[in-house]
Amino acid sequence: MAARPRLKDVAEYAGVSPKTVSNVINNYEHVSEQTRTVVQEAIDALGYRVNMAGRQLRQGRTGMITLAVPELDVAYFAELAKHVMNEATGRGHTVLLHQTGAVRERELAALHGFDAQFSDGVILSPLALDPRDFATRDRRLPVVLLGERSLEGSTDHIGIDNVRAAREATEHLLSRGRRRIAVIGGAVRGRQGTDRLRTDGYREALKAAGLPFEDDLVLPVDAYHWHDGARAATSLMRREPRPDALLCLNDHLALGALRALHEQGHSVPADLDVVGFDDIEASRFSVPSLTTVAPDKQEIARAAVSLLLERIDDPAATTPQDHVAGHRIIVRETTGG
Amino acid sequence: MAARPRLKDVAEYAGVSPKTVSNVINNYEHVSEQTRTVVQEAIDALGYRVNMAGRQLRQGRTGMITLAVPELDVAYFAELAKHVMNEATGRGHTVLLHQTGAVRERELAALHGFDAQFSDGVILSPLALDPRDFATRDRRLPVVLLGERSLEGSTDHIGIDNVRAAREATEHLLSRGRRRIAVIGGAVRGRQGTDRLRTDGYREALKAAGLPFEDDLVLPVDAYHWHDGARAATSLMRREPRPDALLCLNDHLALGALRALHEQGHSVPADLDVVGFDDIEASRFSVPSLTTVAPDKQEIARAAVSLLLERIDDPAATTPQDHVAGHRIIVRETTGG
DNA sequence: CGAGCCATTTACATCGATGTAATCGCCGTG
DNA sequence: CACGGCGATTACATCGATGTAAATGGCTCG
Repeated sequence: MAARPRLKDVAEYAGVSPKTVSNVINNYEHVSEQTRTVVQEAIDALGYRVNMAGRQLRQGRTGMITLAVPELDVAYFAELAKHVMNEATGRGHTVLLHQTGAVRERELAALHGFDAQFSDGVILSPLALDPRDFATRDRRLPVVLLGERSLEGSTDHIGIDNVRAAREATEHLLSRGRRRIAVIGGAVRGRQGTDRLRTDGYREALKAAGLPFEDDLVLPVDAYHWHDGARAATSLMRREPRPDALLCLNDHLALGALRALHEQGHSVPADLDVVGFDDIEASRFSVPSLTTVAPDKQEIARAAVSLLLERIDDPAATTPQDHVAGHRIIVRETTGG
Repeated sequence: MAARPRLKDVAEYAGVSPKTVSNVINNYEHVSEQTRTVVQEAIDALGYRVNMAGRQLRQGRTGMITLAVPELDVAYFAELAKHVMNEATGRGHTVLLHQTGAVRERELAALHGFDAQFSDGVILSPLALDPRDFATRDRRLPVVLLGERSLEGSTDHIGIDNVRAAREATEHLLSRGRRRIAVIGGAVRGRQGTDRLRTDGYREALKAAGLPFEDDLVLPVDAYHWHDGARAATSLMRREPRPDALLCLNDHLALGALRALHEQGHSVPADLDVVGFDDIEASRFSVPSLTTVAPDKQEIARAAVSLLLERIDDPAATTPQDHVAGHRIIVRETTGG
C-alpha cells in the first residue's frame, strides 16, 4: 500500500493483462472503449503513474534534453533557458538544466552527458572549451552548441553573427561622433571565442572609418558580471585621454560600468556613450536605459531545440548545421536614444 | 560498435562477470587491485558510462531532485536556483529545474512529480496553490515548500519571517520620517501568501507607530516584474497627497518603480524613499542603489536540500519542519544609505 | 592433511514497462 | 457449416544494472 503501484497492480485491479494497461496508457488504437474505461478507473483508483525508469530502459529514450549554461544568474542565460524550456516543453520534452560555471571540466562533462546518461541530447553554451576537446567527444550523444562557434565545424551550432553585430554597434557609436571607443570584455588574441569575434567586428568598424586600433582600449575581464564592468570602467576613466564610449560585451558589464560612471560623476550619454550586448530585461529599465545588441533569443532557443530533436531522431543525419540567428541594435538613452 | 556499451560488454572485454564490473563502478570494497585496474581499463577503452535508467530501475532512486520555481527570469529565483544546484550537486544529486509560470495547474503537476516520475523529491516555490490542493497530493513524493507557508502545516517548509521582515523595512522608512508609505505588490485580504504576510508586517509597523492604515496605499500587481513596478509607481504618484515612500515587495518591482520615478522627474531619496525585497544583484548596481530586504538565499537553499534529502532517505520521518531562514535589511542609496 | 575462514568473484533473479508475435473470439461469407 | 479476416488481448522476452546468496580459491592453524 505504501509502495507505488506498478503497471501490474493496475492490471490485476482492472482484471486485464499488464500489456493492456500499457496499451491504454500509450493510447494504442485497438483497445475497446470498455476496457479503456475500466483500466482508466483502475489507474485513478490506485493513483498510478508511469515509472519513467522502466519506460526509458525499454524505449531507450528519456524524453529529456539537457541545457548546460555557464551561470544562471547571468540574466541572458536565465532568459535563454526560459525560452528553451518553453520550446522543449511545447514539443513534449523536459529540460534538465545544468550550470557549468564556465569551468572546462564541467563543460566537458556536459559534452559527455555527465556522469548520468539521463538525457537524450545536450544544448551546450560553452565558454571554456578548447577545439581539441571536441575531438574526444562521444558521438553517440547529440550535441548542439550555442554562442561560441565550434571551430571544428563538426557540431551543430547556433549563434548570432558576432562580428557583424559588434561592427554595427561600433558604427552606431561612430555615427554619433565617438572616436575613442573602449571595449570592455574584449580580446585581441586567442581562440575565436565570442569576445574575440566581437572585438574583431569592432576593429573592422574602426578600420572602415579610418580610425586607428589601439590595443589598450581593449580591456579583458575576469567574468561578465556587473562587478567586472564597474571595475573596468573605473580603470578606463582614469586614463588620459579618456574614452568617449564604452562598448561592453554584455549588458551586465555595461550596467556595472554605468553604475561606476555615475559614482565618478561622469554623465551618460553627455560625457560618453555606453553600449551592451544581450538585451536583458534590466537594460530596458536602468537609469539611463541601455543601448544594446539584442540577439533573437527566441529564435536561438527554437533553432537549438529543433536541431537537437532532429539529431536525436536521426543521429546519423546530414552534415552539421550552422544556424545564424538574427540580432538588432536597440537604441536607448545611453546613446541618446 | 555504434551502440552504447553495456555493463556486459565491459565485463566480456575485461574477462570478468558483469557484477564485478558493477562492483568496481560502485567502489565495492572487496575487489582486488588487479581486477579493479583491468576493469577500469575496459571501461575507458569502451567509453562505457552507466545507464541511469537501469540503475534507477534497480535502485528505485534517480539521484535527481526537482526544483520548481515560477519564473527563471525573475532574478531571485535564478539566484536561488543557482544556490540550490550548488548545494545539491555537492551532495551528489542532480537538479531538474522546472518553471511553473505561477500557474496553478503546473504547480500541482510539480506536487505530483509531473508526468514524469523522474525525481526523488521536489522543492517547490508555489504562488498559485490553494491549501486544498495539498490535500490531494501524493504523499509518496517528498516535497519541500519554499516561500509561501503551507497553511496545512503538513509539509516541510522553508522561508523567512515575512511579517517581521516587512515590519522592519517599514520601521526603517518610518525612522527616516516617512509617513505615507505605499506598498507595491501588497495584498490586504486573501490567503496567507507572501504578499499578504508582508502587508501584514507593514500594517503592524504602522500601528506600532500610531499611524493609520490606508487601504488604497496598498497596490496589488499582476506580476512581480519591472514593468508592473513601473506602472504601479506611476499610478501612485498621480495621487494627492503623494506617497513619500514605496515599499515594493520584490526588487524587480522596486527597480521598475525607480525607472518610472526617474522618468517623471521624482528624485529618490530626496522626494521619496524606495525599498525592495530579495537583494538581487541588480539592486546593488542600480542608480540609485536599492535598499532591500535580503533573505539568506544560501541558507534557504541549504535547508531546502537538506530537508528534502532527509525526507527522501526516510519518508516516514518525523513531523514536518518549518525552517525560518534569516534575513537582513541592506540600506543603500534609495533610503539615504 | 583437513577444517575453517575470509576475501573475492559469480549466478541468478529482479526492478517496471513495452515491442513482438501469438492467441482469442467474433463476424461475415461462400 | 467451415473458414478467412480482423480487432482486441495476452504471453513472453527484453532493456541495463545490482542485491542476494552462493561459489570459488587461497591461506592459516590445529
